[in-house]
Amino acid sequence: MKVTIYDVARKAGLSIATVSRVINGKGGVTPKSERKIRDAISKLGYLPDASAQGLASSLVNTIGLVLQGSVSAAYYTQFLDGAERAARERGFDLLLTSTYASPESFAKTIRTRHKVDGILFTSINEYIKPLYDAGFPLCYAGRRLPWDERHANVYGGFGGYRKEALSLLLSRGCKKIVYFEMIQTIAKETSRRNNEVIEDFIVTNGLSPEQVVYIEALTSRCDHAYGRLRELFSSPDRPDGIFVVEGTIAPTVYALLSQCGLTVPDDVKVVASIHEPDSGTLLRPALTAYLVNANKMGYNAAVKLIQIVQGGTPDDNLSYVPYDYIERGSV
Amino acid sequence: MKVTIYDVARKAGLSIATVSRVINGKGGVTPKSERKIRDAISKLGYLPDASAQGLASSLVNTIGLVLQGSVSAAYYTQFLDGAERAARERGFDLLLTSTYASPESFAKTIRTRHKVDGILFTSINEYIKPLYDAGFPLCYAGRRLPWDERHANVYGGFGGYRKEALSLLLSRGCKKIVYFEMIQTIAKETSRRNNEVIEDFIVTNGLSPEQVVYIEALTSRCDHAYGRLRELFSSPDRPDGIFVVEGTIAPTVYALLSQCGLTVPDDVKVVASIHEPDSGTLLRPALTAYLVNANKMGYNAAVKLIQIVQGGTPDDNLSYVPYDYIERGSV
DNA sequence: TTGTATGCGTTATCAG
DNA sequence: CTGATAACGCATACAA
Repeated sequence: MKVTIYDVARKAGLSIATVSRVINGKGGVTPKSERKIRDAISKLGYLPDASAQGLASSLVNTIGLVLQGSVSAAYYTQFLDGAERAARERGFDLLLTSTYASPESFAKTIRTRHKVDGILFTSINEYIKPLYDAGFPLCYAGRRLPWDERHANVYGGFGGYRKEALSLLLSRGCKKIVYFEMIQTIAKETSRRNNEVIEDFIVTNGLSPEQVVYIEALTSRCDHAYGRLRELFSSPDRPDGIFVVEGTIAPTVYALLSQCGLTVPDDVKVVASIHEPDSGTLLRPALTAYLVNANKMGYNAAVKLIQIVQGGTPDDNLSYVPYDYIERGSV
Repeated sequence: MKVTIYDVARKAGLSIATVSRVINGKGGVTPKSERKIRDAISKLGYLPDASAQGLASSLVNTIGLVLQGSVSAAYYTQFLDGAERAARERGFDLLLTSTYASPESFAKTIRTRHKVDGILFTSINEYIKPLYDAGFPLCYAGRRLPWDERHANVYGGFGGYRKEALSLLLSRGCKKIVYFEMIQTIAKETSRRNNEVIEDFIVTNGLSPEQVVYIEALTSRCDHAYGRLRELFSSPDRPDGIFVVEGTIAPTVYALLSQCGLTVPDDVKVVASIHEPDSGTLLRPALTAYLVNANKMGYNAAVKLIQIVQGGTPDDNLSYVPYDYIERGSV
């Protein structure tokens, strides 16, 4: 049968209150008593019941993670790994929710009370607002937000490196640039921001709109996108620079350029965003890229959120995870 | 303040027992009463407290997922997505544990009582055994196991397509074959099985050991692996076939072969394993591959596990997810 | 069909 | 420093 705190107390010859104190490290317990209790615990193989603890303490030591499908697999796994590590280090678990699922079920899950102590998310939807207003512990990881002090925000300068990448190509003499991004699921927000970045870039640098081509495609229908790319690079008015979002598709872009009879970086300069330091090192020429530390973003986000869950507002609810520019040979 | 079942009962003019019946769809409630209760629930915005439900019913509607780090990002995300969908469809949540973390922390999580109703895992470690012996609901997804009926097993014929891939290359006239696999973290078990597959293949086909070269590398130190690959394909005694585990690295392999002045499939035949139907369609020549339906594996695994959690043994605790051979142009 | 009362395993507040 | 005991919110026998 199930071993409860009563069994431990009986075996140790003490009360459940004292056992509880030992379990939670509250102190105020004789070393001798503590020893007896720890003995009993290990002898009986006692493990506290999470539901009972949750009910009594209104803290379930779990944070919810909402990952959107519009991020790359590389970003996804890295972010997840970082968040998981941070949570586990602090005795917290991670409850996963994907927005691949319907928003309704998502809302139901996150609002089921006391299933999580706080929520970490990477995309904003209508169901977040009520939680925000209610002061429920929240942490958004992605771009920078005009965020309340009660909540946390981890950002990685997405807009920053995007603009920087385009500027880089420009500074290397490119006259016509492609902004190429592959996404897993549709996210209007992403498109909108990309367009914003591009427009801003055009205006700032006094370019004409035709000088920057934006191609966004779902991974599930990538044929079309690559077809368009091939067409573009085969035309007489072909681009001479390309910014690839997510370096894992860079090899394919290289292959495609090669098929068009173009060489990197002489004919076309390539720059990408990556999520692992080594990504793209094996291409020839090696890929010049902006490294987004997704792992660290996940880690920091979980840390901040747990700080809020545990002790009110952290010293700083904002966390910037810098990206690195790694110059190799493709620009 | 928190809305409880008492508030609902009071507002509906009925008892908490009746409210509970409605919530859990137990039946035996007048349509009129039910209507009143549903009214009260929505008016008050009542949501049951998961901890209290868990404590009273000893079912927390959550399954634990243990993903090992030695799988590719593509496999990882697909599997996760499938499992998540299946769980959510059935009102279950997913609690994530990565074994990127230390085994100790993993053990701590799974041994916390009543945090999960069952565990779904993709790698076997020492901490699983006690759970297995205790009859705790378990589901292993990966290869086929000599599994107890109380537990579930979803397998995808990993050994099958690996052997098949090698045989395919052989049947296309290859005399020397490379078995190339990139992994995220070290997994002795994987290496061992790969070696087994290879040895078996060599014996079965009466080959000499030098005819099959096994290269396994961590993604974090892929330079070495690619260096070795380049060396191999530059030698006079170069291979004429390669099996690439995880198609996302196929473009890089193509690039590497191209650098060595070799063409696919004339000089070298390439076959890979993939996790998304479209993977590799854009290479030239398009990639011939074995499609492992990771998403379906995750889905089926979660379904089986939940069946066990909910209703004892399912009709069939074994589930085979077939892989597809997709012939394109690289062999 | 509905209500009452008890138990689930903790935490936390008081007295002692 | 320790021990009763009252919550915590819900499910469920048992009564009515």
